[in-house]
This record gives sequence, C-alpha cells and structure tokens, in this order.
Amino acid sequence: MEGDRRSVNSELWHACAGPRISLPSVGSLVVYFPQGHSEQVAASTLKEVDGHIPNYPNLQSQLVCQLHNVALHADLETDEVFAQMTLQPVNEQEKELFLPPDVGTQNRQPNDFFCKTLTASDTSTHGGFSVPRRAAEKVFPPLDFNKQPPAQELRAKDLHDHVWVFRHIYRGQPKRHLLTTGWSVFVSAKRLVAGDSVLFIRDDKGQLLLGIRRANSRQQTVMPSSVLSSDSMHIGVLAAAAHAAATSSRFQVFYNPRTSPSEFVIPLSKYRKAVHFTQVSVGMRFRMVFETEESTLRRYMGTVTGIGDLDGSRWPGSKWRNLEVGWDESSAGERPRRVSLWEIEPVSTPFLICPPAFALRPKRPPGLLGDDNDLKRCLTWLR
Amino acid sequence: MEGDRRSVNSELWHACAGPRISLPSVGSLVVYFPQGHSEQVAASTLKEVDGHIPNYPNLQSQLVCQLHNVALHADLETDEVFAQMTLQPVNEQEKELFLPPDVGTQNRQPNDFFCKTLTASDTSTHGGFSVPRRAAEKVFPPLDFNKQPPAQELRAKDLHDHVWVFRHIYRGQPKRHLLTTGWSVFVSAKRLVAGDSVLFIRDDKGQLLLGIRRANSRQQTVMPSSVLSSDSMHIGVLAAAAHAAATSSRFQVFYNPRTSPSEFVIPLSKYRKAVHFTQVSVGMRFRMVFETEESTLRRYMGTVTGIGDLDGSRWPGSKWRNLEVGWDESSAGERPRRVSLWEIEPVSTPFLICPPAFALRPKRPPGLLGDDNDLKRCLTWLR
DNA sequence: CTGTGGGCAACGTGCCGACAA
DNA sequence: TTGTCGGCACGTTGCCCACAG
Repeated sequence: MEGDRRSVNSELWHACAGPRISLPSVGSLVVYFPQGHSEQVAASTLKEVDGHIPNYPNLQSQLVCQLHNVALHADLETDEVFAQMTLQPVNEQEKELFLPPDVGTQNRQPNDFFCKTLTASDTSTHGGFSVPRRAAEKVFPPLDFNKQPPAQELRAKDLHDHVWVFRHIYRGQPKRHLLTTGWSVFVSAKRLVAGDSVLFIRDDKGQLLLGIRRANSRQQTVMPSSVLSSDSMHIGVLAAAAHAAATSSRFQVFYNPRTSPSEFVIPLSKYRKAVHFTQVSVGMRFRMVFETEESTLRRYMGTVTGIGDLDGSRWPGSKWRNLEVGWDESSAGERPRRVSLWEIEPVSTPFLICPPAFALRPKRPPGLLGDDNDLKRCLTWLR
Repeated sequence: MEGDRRSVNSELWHACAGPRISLPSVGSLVVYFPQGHSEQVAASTLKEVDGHIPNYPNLQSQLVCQLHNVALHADLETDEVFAQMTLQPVNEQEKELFLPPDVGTQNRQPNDFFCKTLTASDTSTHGGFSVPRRAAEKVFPPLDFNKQPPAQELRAKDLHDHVWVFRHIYRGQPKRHLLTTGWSVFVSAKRLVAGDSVLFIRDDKGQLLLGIRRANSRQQTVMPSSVLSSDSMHIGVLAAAAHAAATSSRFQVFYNPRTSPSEFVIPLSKYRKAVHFTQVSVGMRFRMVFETEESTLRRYMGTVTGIGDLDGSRWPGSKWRNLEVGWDESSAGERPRRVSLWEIEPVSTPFLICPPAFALRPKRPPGLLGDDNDLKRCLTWLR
C-alpha cells in the first residue's frame, strides 16, 4: 500500500484546491473514466497520447466503482494538492444494492478564510506583505491597539505542518496591516511570484493555517520525464484499470485537481442524474462553472453544437466529453471545446429569443450528428 | 513520438554519467530486462513493487531487441542525465541474422577534462571556486601572464546549452587559479552543495563545456508521486514491454544511469559471453567495478554464495540478479547482495589459498542451491 | 598545492512613511 | 483602502591575502 504518507488537513486541502473542487464521499459509488485519467497524464507530461498505445478492448470507457478510500496529499516540492483514491470496480448486479447517500464531500470554503493574489510589491525583496484590512480583521488574532505600533507574532502551519512565523504589524500613514519579518523567507521557500495566491485559515481551535495556489497560467509540476516514457504512463493507467476491472480488485488513482483538465471520478448519482434526466440536443443552451483569475467562481453560457465521440476508434460511444460546445464570450478562449454532460447545467431555452421551429425540433438520437444548417441559422439569428 | 527534445552533447553526457556507464550501439542487438526497468522505477519512486501488480505470463524475463535509437537527455530541473532508447523485440529466427559489431559506444572520459568534488569553501557564499592547478592548465585557455594579475573571462556551456560566464583569475599568495565572479550564481542555480562535483571539458573546437554530478548519497529526482501511482508505473513498464513483445513493435525506455541500481539494457554479445562462457558456481571468486566517492573506478572482490531466482513466483529462471554474493570488505556496506552474471569478472581461483576439495567441486546445476556447508567452511578458512 | 578564515568594500534586503490610485 | 516608491540602516556577498595542513 502507498498509505505511508499522512493525509493533510482537509479544510486546508480544499482551500488550496479551490472552490470548484469537490470529492466523492468515501464508501459511495462513482464512475471512473480512463480517458479522463489519461488526459491528466497528458497534461502532466505535456505529451498527447499517440498511436503506440495498445487497445484494451475489454476495458470499458467507464467503470462503476466503489470508492474505498480518499487520502489528501500535497507535493513536498511544490505544495501542489492531490488526492489518492482507492477504487474497486463493482459488478452489474451489485450496482443497485446500495446507492450513495450524497453527492460529494463538503467542498465549501472555510468561514474564517481569506485568499489574496500576490502583487509585485508582495513578492519583491523590497518589502513585506500587505494584508487586506477585512482579511486581517476576520482571520488574524486581534491586535493590542494600546501598543505603539500594534504588532504581534503570527504562527501558521502549512500543508506539511511546517510552522511559518511572521511579524504582523499595523502601521503606516494611512494605517494598514502588514506582514514583515518572516515573509520573504516564505516567498522564496515556496517560490512564489506575483500572480500566485496565498490563503490563511483560522480553524476550529483558533490555529492559523496557510496555503498557496499558483497562478492558473503557471505550469504546474512538469513531471520530470526522465523516469518513465509518457507512453508507459498512459499504458500504466489503462492496464491498471483493465486489470482491476477484470479481477474486480482495488486500484489506486491519483487526482490532481489543478492539473487535470476535468474530474474523472464522478459520483454515480451525479452521473445518473445528468445522463438520465437531461434531454441533450444540438442547440441546447447551458451554463458551466469556472474558476476566475481571482480564485472566485463564475458561470459562462454556451451552446451545444454537436454530439459525438471524442475518440471513436478507441472509445466508441463514450460519454466522456462527447458534447461539442461553443461559448457566448469569444474573448477568453481558454474554455474547452468539448465537455461532458455532468459538467454543465442545462438552461431552459428562452423561447422568446429563438424561433419555435428550432427550439421544438425533435431530439436527435445521441451519438449522431445531424445536419447543422438549422443550428447555424439559429445561432446566427441569436447574434 | 517523444523526439521533440534535442539530444544533448554526447561527450558531456558521458562525462556527467560517470566512467562506469556505457550505452549499447545504435542498431545492435540488446537484451532488455523488465525486472531491471522495474527496479529503476522503484528507485525513483522509493516504492517497492507490491502484490498488486498483475502477472504478465506471456512476458519473458528477458527480451532480445534491436536498439533503433538512443537519445541523450538531461532533466531541465536537476541536470540529471538519462537516455531514451527505442527498442524493438526481434523473433527467434532473426536473432542470428546479424550480430552486433561491438559491445558498447565509447564510454571513455574525454581527454581535456577534469572533475572536482566541491569543498565547503567552494560552495559557501564567502568566496569563489578554487581550481586545481593541473586541471586549469589542462582544460582552460592559457592566461596572459603579462597582465597583473593574469585573468580572463571563461564561457562554458552546460547540457542545456546555457552559457555560464566566470571570471578566471590567477592570484593569491601562493598563486592559484580561481573562478570568482559568476561562480556563486552557478552554484545557487544548480543547487550545488559540498560533496557534489563539477566537471569541465574542452571539446574539439576548443569550446568549454561544464556539467555536474551530484554526490552519490544525495537523493536524485524524487519523482513527484502526485501524478501516477507507483503501481501504475510498474504496470506501465510491464504492459508496454508485453505489448511490444506480442506485436514485435517498438517501445520506449528511459534509462537513468545514476538512479537505476543496474543497467537493464545489455548488449547481446556481452550477455552471451557472460552466460555461455562463464562456468558459474557457488564459491566462485570475482571482481566487480564500482564508482568511488571521488568519481573514480575501483574493483571490489567478492564470492558467489548462491545461485537462484530473485523473484521465483513472478520471474522463474530469470538471469536477472540471480547470483547471491558476499564481499571481501565488509566495511562499506552499500554493495549489492545480488548481481547478474554480466556485471562481474570471474577471477581464476587461486588454488593455493583454497583447498582443492572445494575448488574442484563439480559445478552445481544452475538455479539449484546446494548444501552450503562446504562453502561456509571454505569461506571461514579463507579469513 | 589548496582549504579555511579575517579584513573590508559594495551591494542587496528589508523596515519605515509619503503619496497616489 | 492598498500598491509602489524614496530613504536609510544593517546584514550578506564576494574579492583580497595570510596562514596552515
């Protein structure tokens, strides 16, 4: 077993992972997508899957599994958070025996919590860290304003239980909260640059915790490719899943929320709700949640422009990213061109702005692309 | 293909890899050992193979392959050298068609070359780098001794073609060669500490090259385990080899000379010479080459104490590390307890010091462990 | 011949309020 | 409210030689 590493503080892990990330409950049923896992490997190695990967004809595009264990970890070098999940494929008959009680663990951000994106001044060697007023008042212990200037020593634990000590002072004209002594060693130790974020939490016992989120644009851990060829990694992912499916035995999956393009272990209930109760059709309008540069959530609107296999030769009929989509705002072009059904929230099409002729078309059989002329005319009309 | 990275300078690569490392020639026939490859993964991840790995009954413990390509690389973060080999399993009948012309590429260290282990003074922030006199005279361009003091600017390329600039000066009482300006940025950029080594080469065109060798004791790249479970990595290695063997198709192997406990791609001619022309038996005396702390070669003497499978359940009859050995010098205990036949040089047993009764024992059938009492008495007698 | 340490100058780090966005 | 800057003190870096192993 690889259980010799201790799990890290769950609240801090989720704060570092960001508001969009939730993990399925231990014991519940989930759907595991080898394709998604492979995409995470591709994102980590910067190598796409090429033609050398053998087919695993007995490996389905999705495996219903029981989630036996979730361990939360953080990379020792980079502090990147990741989750180690123990999965076990379940047989068809077992699937109906027990349905999971809920959809996901609490992914709510802690209450006494703040997250600030670092400025050039925060990360320069010239000075310290400027703490937003409200943040300092919410999560730091109150200062003694009788002292001149008011100051105290802060101690905060990171994901590895390393304690960082900062001098917290309230000074300047106008007055502001600053972290001075101790700040620069933290910045250089964690190799923070302007654009990265720092977050502080006050937990139940009043202890301070702190974590970091690197800027979305920054390359996360570029897997040192010196150990294993990316081919072998992709094969390893598929062969491990195929072996587990064939023998109904447990296997290990590492999920990197901030590297992986999408979650690939989905609560079964969420999956079923999306697949069985959503009438998806070309032209359907939907919303989808993304994390902004400022680490907040934002919904973007889009339209389904096609339904079909992402990789028809290897994974025919897979539900993984089988929806082609377009986005209303063409400006920020970092949004995916393909999504999966469970990632989106359908929006009841406002009949007012779309002629009934298009909106009421009979649903096309899934997996088949129809003539897109109608759709194009509709979209043009919408502009 | 993963050929988008450029190969690095071969001479410099071999200098960094060390004198013990040689690579098979491109085009030649080699023997590939999945077990050895797996051991490299274990060394990189610090995770031993556990029981969760499926068996690949169709995968032999050794594959005869043609070596189609060798690309020399270096890790961008750590400068660790590694080789990417393209292998293709060959059929039984093909094996005899062409025998490789030679045993290995030139692994001789370059002529105009020196390697110095860094002292505390070399790596401290207090000063520069003290260049051994002979080394400076052999590889650096000659100084103009009319100048007072004699000094010049040195430019040297590393494995990534990054140019480092140093001020080379000859001063002090007594006079000595020093690198001053530019040295400390190099030390901190490469994260060198006392005990690591730096090497300089003057190539054919008079250009200076430089590289590093980290101290043997220092942990090399600890694979950030956040991407792939070590189980999946081991499975990936085995499944990739099994697939290639089944389809006679090419596959990629990454060899890390300084991380891997042993080479696992061996020239076929070397393998055959060792296996067919060596009468191995318990009690046999041999020598084996190791790299010392000072980056030089040294031979150690040992005795074969047993012959048998390293992993009888998974790899029965494998020649990989099937010799159990003891070493004459018990002091330095970092030498392996098991070796493979092609790693050692048999020494004709001096009959003078061992009673003929032991030395002339009939050879035991390989793979079977005999009664060790005779051997033990012999070894005791030798002390 | 070369590793370490004292002396000393130059430079960078880091704390302060001023100012403005 | 908070990001950046000039001012300034102090600690570190880095070049020099002396000395000794």
